[in-house]
Amino acid sequence: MIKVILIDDHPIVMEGLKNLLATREELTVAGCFSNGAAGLEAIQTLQPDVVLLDINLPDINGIDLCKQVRKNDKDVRIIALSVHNERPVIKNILNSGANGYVLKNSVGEEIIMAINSALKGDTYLCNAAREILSQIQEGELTDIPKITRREKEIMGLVSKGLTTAQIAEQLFISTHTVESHRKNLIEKFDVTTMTAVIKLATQYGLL
Amino acid sequence: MIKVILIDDHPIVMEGLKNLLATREELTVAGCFSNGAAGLEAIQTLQPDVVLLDINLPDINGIDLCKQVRKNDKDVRIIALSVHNERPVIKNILNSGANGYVLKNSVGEEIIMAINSALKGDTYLCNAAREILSQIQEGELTDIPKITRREKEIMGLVSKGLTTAQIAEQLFISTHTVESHRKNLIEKFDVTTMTAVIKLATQYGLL
DNA sequence: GGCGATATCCCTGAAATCAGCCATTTTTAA
DNA sequence: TTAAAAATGGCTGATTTCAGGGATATCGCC
Repeated sequence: MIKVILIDDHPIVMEGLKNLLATREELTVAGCFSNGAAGLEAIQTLQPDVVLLDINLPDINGIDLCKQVRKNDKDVRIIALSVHNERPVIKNILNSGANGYVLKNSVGEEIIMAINSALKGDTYLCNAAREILSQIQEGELTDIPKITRREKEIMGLVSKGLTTAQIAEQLFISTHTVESHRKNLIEKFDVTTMTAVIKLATQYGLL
Repeated sequence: MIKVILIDDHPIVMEGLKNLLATREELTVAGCFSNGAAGLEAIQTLQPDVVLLDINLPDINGIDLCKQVRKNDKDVRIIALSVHNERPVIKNILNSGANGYVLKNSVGEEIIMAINSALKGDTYLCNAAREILSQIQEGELTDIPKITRREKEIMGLVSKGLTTAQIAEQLFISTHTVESHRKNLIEKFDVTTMTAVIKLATQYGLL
């Protein structure tokens, strides 16, 4: 019997997943959790074989959750469920310890296949995700850049329309420092304006 | 017997919804559609009493779809399902002809209640949505501003990091015209920079 | 056919951003 | 504990955006 736990904050989706897994005799749902904190704890206590993890949770970012899990547990198989069809997001999640990536608009069978692949030690991608990763989009990021705490803070304030001077004042730092962060962000995202940075960060769910 | 049709591009969600509605004898699912075009057609041909409509569809924007439906059909009850918890988005959908708004993280019962309310002629909001609409956030938009085609185009190019001059060149118009559009956008969104415009537009799913 | 919305174009000056460099201190993690 | 990463601060000059005014043309819908 393969122990699966579900982490998703949408009751309707949870219902659909439970239904789907119920069609498979070899799978048993050991627990359902609607937020990251509860899910993280459950992974440690319940020791499931597989986790179906919604990437967009209310409390914790899915990518960070994957990393958290992987710190202690190298064995549990994580299947990421997400609506994000952007390559950098997909790659980032896979690099964070997930053993599979299934877009939410996939059919149920893809989830079953992802579970089976993961248990065999393979990484499963749903058709659409595989397609996205295969096509080389020029001028697009390969990965989500690593953003520091301060940089994220700066992004947030810039996105609200604050100027460099206003941000410096609010954070009690020099305008030069703020400019330095801006420049690093522009470089990390490989664009030429902060506007483009904010667009990508918002799209990727970093803000 | 109340005829319901479902429009959602996530098979798992569809499954959960079907399950939910099956628990109610007075409700019958007359059809399931995974995109806006098919759904729109079905509303005209099947003449359902209620439509459960996912706002984020691959082909058509949910708001536009509501408006489309309302052009011909004043009677059908539309329950909008969405992950958007931003007030302007919620208000906009309600103003576009929806008879109810249920966030995707709501429990199933809220959908049932939404259907019942809508059939009685009331507009139902899930608890979370009601909460969001009630709290007056200062400095936040009340509604999503009306954006013209050209303005949307400008937003797209600005968000990619193009300068006014580059945009003007690409669209074969004067830089003055581009600046004019920028200014109008900044005013419409009630902010001071295009960066803030792009943040909101991305967040609201306008790009 | 006409009205309203949309798109177009123009000017000036102040303010802000970006590109190009660099250097030091403080955290954080191995 | 020590090396790497992050945060801090600095300068100059060119480029770009923003705020404040306008005006005219064109498109779509009733």
